[in-house]
Amino acid sequence: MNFIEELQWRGMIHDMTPGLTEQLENEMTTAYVGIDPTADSLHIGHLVSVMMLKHFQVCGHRPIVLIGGATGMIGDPSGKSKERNLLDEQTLQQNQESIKNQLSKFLDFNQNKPNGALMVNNYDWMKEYSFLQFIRDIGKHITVNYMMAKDSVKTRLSAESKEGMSFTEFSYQLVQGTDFLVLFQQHNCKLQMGGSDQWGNIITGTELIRRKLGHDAKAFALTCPLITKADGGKFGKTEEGNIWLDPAKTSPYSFYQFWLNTSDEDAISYIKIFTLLQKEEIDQLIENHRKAPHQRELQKVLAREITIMIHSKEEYELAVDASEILFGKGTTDTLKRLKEDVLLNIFEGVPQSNVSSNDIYKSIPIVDFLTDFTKISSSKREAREFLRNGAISINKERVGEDYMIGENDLLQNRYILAQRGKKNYYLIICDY
RNA sequence: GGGGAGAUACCAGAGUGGUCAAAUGGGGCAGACUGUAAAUCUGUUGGCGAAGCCUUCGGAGGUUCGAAUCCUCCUCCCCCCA
Repeated sequence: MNFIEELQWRGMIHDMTPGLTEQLENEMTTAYVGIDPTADSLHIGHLVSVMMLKHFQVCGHRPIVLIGGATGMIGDPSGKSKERNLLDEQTLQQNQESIKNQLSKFLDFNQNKPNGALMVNNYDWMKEYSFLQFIRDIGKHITVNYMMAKDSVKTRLSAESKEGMSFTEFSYQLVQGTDFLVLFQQHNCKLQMGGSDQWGNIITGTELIRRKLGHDAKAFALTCPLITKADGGKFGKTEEGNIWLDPAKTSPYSFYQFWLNTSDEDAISYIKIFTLLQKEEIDQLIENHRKAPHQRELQKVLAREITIMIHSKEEYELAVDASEILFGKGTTDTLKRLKEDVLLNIFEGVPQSNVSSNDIYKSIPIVDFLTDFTKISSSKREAREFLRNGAISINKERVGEDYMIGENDLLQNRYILAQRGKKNYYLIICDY
């Protein structure tokens, strides 16, 4: 199966420029996607682009990851991203390194192979670019009329928009177009991929290449649909914020839980996008899923595949064990029987806090326990509200407003498992 | 430079001297139902306490017994004209 067919059945193609299929058949092609180095870790919002590159490389082509050191400090006018701050060079460097590290789980950066992946940073060529040089080299070739026709710009200029647009944001497409031009010239990179919101920016790039280098210079665009949720919410966000690939930022347990909680509808599209499972297997899974959605087989496979891919088999198994205990038929009794190392392993991913043994032996009113001693609730008023609603459990047993935390609540003489609602767990460790 | 319209809680948005910790909607959180779903229904959504009190309506002053609301200055944002 070739690259386009592969993406096609996975539902990962939103739009592409004509002639791309032929181009990919004719020669090994180089393509890039851009990633903003705003943090030292990727989050799952980046995953689609990365998977596109993965498939691209698997199909024998050469992927480039462009770190948007320069573009990342501008932000495009689509409005979802605010104009950003300049990152200092050192931070940029560090972020780039950690990101590359994460990417090597997906992409083969071995330069000895003809299609070994490459990482570049547009800051490297943009930082020296003088303004005058830029408007002469680049600005000359693209008319303002052309730039204003882009949706992202049009919306911001329309009467309904309450926000004006700075010149900086307006120029964004030129800066991104320049990237494409540079990569085209330096690395023979003929394709830019990205989310469908990037279509306009990518096309400015192909246009710039054509106008500047002539009709023989042919560059292509391919976009994938933006990942959505059936309920209209934002993909990849939780209460705590982003789902990161870095286990220090999002524990493998939380990571696993995130995918496991995918809705029935979303799971069908996600399994195609985020796993490398083959078509036959996925078709089978989806069919079973439709027959018996309550088994949540699809969600389980989805969570398994991605957790193993990002973390490891071991981490995955621990996450399953933990989920089993927390959400299975686990009772206070099974909890009490857990050995200390098992308990600690399982709860590695849940938020922890420490309380001194003195306080425990003196007994702590539950309201204070929830607010002052742990961060389970942010105020006493809220704590009472939770308790009144029956949202709080200690060691799997629901407690009320008058409950006192004491030594009897300690598991293994050291631990307390607190729970807010069904899904939020906290481990409290008693210090001696 | 001129004219106009604004800035209210997480967001949108009402409120134009006391009854306002501030309508309504969305979002969030929780409960019931369930499959750790979806939909639905219910509760809740500034802080501390038992009543009550304390801090909030862009910022700083002022008028008043009393201000989100009136006045002055400042900051920011949008639209139109030059």
